[in-house]
Amino acid sequence: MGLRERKKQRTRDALIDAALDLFLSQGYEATTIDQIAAEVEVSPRTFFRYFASKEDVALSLTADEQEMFLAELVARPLSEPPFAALSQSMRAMLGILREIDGAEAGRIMKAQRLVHSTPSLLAGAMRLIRENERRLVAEVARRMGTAPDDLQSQLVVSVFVSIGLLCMNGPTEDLNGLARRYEDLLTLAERSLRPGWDLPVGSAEPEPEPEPASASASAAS
Amino acid sequence: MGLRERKKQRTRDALIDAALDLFLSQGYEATTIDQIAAEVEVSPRTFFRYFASKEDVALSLTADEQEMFLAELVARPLSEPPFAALSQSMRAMLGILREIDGAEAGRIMKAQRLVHSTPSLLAGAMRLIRENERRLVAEVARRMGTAPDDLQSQLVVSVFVSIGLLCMNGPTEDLNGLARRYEDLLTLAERSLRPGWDLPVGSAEPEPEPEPASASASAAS
DNA sequence: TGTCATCTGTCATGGACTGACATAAATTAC
DNA sequence: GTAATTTATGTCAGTCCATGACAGATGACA
Repeated sequence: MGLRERKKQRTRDALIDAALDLFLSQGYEATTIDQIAAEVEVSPRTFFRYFASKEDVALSLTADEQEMFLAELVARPLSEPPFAALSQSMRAMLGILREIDGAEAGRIMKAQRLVHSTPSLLAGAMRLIRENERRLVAEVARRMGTAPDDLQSQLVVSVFVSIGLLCMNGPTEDLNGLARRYEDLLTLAERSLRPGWDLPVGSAEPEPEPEPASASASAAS
Repeated sequence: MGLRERKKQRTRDALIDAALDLFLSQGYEATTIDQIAAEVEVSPRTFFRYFASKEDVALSLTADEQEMFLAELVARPLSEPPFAALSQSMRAMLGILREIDGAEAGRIMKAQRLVHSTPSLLAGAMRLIRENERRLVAEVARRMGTAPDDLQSQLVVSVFVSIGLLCMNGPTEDLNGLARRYEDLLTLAERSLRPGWDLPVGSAEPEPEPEPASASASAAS
């Protein structure tokens, strides 16, 4: 990789770091682009060459996580029922996040705290998730062998996304707490949904229901 | 009601009408506050005394509908299971909307078309709905006799809201088409959810399941 | 080294939104 | 009916976000 690329990456990271720090210390709306740019010793105009908006820099890590999640999903074996594939992808992503360390881990946790404590950013994060919902539906429909505008695949994704959003609504700011809350919600969802609800209607093989006794056995991971 | 109040109401309505017309003819982002204010022969500063933002005026009717829905919900008999109460409230609201006529009906349909055809406004509408979700959860929790931070009541509301959002995602711009789509989704949800899923776990009386044969009999209303 | 592509800073601009203050209008009191 | 009070509106100035245009600086590459 050339010097130019590395320099750009460093500027980008510096902008994210400066932005997160300022947002956390002064508040999101109280911080101006000029302050962020000054901190990195870059012109305000340059900021907008790296990020489309003030919100964009705050949510860039959230967007990255979305991409990670989608990548996990497409890598899941097709034999897995749709909802299980979604759940497992989420578990896998949380696992990866837990293993990250160094500067990137600090950024992620800062972003987590920031988004969670700023209403407009929380709304923005939900908007991001909603925007990705279309791609999730496409992938789920592919797995179910249905059209992308099929209501059932949309419902499956929608229920899954709802659970994810409920996780974010919770008071937790800790990654482990998030994972625990997520497993609680999955258990509740399992109790609420009919077995095989996420399989095509004519499907011969109904999704096998796990024994309820060991439902949350793998929660601690 | 005094002259002052009537004048204010007229100005407010005029601003909404001018805004909707301009948004629909020129596009939302291409329209400036100055244009709207000029149309009503009012200073731009006055616009912001009536609406907090450009988005606010576009979504004011959507916000009104949210209030209507919540009013319907609190008026539902407590004997109704939570999810049924939510569904019936939605049906009632759609019914009321269908009966409205005159200038108000025109406004509502314009707003419907506008929001549906403008991505950023669609996102805004979803944000509105999400913000009201907290109040819905409180009401549902009251009906279920659980705490407002109970996961189950949150899940019930979340599933319901998801169905509402899926309705909005559809290509329909017609009120009847919307209602039909809504009924389709409810049928699908019924097929996906366990009977009594929205009742407190220790509940002795499971929610009676309607015979599947006539599931969509009342769809046409 | 010289050419080229790309990144960056500077400048100018537009549009959303806000605070402060003065004016005009409606409400109320007398 | 007039005076005093309250409230809505207009004007003005200003901040901030965001974008286009252009020129200069810097790394890439022959």
